[in-house]
Amino acid sequence: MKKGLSEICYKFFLNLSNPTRLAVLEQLMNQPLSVNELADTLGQEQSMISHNLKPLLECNFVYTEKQGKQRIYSANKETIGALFKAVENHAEKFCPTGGKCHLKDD
Amino acid sequence: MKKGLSEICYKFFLNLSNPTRLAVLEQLMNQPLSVNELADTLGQEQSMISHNLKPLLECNFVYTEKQGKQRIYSANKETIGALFKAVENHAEKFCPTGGKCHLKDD
DNA sequence: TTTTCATATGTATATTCTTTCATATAAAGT
DNA sequence: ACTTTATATGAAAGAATATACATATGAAAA
Repeated sequence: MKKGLSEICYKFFLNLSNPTRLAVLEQLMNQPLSVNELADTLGQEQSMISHNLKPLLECNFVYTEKQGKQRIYSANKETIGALFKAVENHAEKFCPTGGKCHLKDD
Repeated sequence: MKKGLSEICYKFFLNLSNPTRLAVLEQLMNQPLSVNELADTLGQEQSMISHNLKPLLECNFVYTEKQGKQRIYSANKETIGALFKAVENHAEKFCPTGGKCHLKDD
């Protein structure tokens, strides 16, 4: 890890620090989905999904592939899997609230 | 990974999505430091360091220990190490710009 | 070539974060 | 008790983000 990391790649984490994008990634870890499938599954507007897919794509957290009119998105399982595993491990061992990161329960 | 992750723990990543906090974590991965030592090393105001240490502490990304008047902070190496490793790996394999995450070079 | 379906983009607003400056607390020494 | 040093907290201004709605692009079918 060179010293520039903090300045250069904080956007890596910024990209992940959004409930919509995390929800998209969670879904795509299960299976590839089109934009509208994601929108339906998550109960969000299509434009919102598209807006949020863009940064994920730019950082190569997801891949996309044309299929007729549709665009099928899939997750970069290596990176996202490692990150989710790190979160899980941290939640288990270090989150006093059992993984809820001091947010109010709901 | 339960399905609630995206809603509940996006703050995990939010916490990391800031250059100051990442710089603090980088320093603390090398050795424990006091608030003023961090401020000096990073060339930032003490109050800014304190403000940014707070969320890191709340998520147990760092630990603290009183030592006289000082407060010595150290990193949760298990979690932060795993995350930095994931970033490094991603940068090497998936960042077209060689780890610069499509930010302008400088 | 028109229509339809799927996705992307533009823009404005509301919200959230970051930072700075000022001040408060807290601990140790005098 | 008072002073000094170390750290934390409060508040306000500015910057960055998220979201919603409208619209544009693009691809296939009719």
